[in-house]
Amino acid sequence: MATTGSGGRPRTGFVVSRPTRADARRNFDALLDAAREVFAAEGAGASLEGIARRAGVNIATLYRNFPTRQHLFETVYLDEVEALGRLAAEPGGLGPWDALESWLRQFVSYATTKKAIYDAIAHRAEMFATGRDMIHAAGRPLLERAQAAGKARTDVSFDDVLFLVNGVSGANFVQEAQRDRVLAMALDGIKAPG
Amino acid sequence: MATTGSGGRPRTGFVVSRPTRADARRNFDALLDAAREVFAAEGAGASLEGIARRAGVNIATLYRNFPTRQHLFETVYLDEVEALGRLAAEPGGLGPWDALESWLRQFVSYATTKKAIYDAIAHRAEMFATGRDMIHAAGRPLLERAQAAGKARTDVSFDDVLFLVNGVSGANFVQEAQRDRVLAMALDGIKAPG
DNA sequence: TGTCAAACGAAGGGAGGCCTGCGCTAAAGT
DNA sequence: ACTTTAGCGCAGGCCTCCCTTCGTTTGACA
Repeated sequence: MATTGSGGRPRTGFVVSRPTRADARRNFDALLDAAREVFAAEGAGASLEGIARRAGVNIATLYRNFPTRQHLFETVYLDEVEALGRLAAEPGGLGPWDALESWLRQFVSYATTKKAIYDAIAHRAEMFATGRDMIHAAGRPLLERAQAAGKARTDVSFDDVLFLVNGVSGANFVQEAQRDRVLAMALDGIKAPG
Repeated sequence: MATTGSGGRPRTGFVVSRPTRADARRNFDALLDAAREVFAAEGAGASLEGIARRAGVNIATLYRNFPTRQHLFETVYLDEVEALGRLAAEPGGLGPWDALESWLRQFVSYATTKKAIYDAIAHRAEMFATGRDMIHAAGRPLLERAQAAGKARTDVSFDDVLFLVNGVSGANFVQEAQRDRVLAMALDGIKAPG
């Protein structure tokens, strides 16, 4: 299911609008969902025909909705990032460090198996500028608050923290427990010394 | 240049032997070098014809030396791991922690841009068993020594440490300085608390 | 219910990758 | 220098993917 609800899609860059007719909207959502799964499984270079097949839709319908691979990829990506932003917007009165840790944990669990997001942040291509901004807007204040409170080391930037945690999320772990152990190490590395 | 010298290639799994005739050996090495570069740049799914082109050799010659993609990939991969093992085999009388840190830093700098190694360890496919064993043989004693000396945390396995450091090496950093900062965080996370 | 524009799928041309058969070339050994 | 044969590239069959055209279907709205 596409994570974007009935609302519009106000964006910069390639803008793709959700169709109004029922069948078209159904296919649009099916394509978005299929693309999310296939991109996650095979990376950003996956076959568009495969995505259309998985969505149960003709390749022509894919092209009608998303004129280029870029359009499709950006739409999926921004959808993902928006969902991550919503998740992060619930601090719930936690302390400086706990709020940061909680958000980073959500980031990892959400971004796991989503290699596209990983690559996106790493490559810093133009098309990801919006997504990066949204992630920064969500997480950076948390780091700065923890740093101000002396709970997080001050010799690193939010970008650095993201890289470290992102690296953890990029790995394909065999068991959940291992991800937890590795993430715990990463978090200890982010903590203020002493 | 292929890192494997004139010696044989005693291995498990898919065994590919270096040809004896001069022209064949030349092409074999050129293919191995091209494959290393192309796999590093485009991932394990890169075009074999592209590799042959880069090696200045016909696609048929590639197939003659490496009957399947697996053969080619495994040969490149094991070559890489062997080189890493050689690099790691120079402890030079360092203390428990410094020896571990030094090896991990070498691991990162060597594995950078070598996504294939990253994926290899992550996926744990059968064909990488040998490579993983070699890496473990090289690095695990260093971790255990550091743990025994109370310098490294004891609630993680060597695998965990590798995952964390490997995640760092997988990212495409903009500047070297950032890699250092991120790696420093990871290392602090591996250190024993207090 | 009827009209009509929007949306659909089938089909196909072009490009490139995978893999193989075959006749030629040139390295190795005498 | 000559013979042998391992090794070579060419060329082509098959497949998948990208992207477009075109006639048909179907949802929206009066």
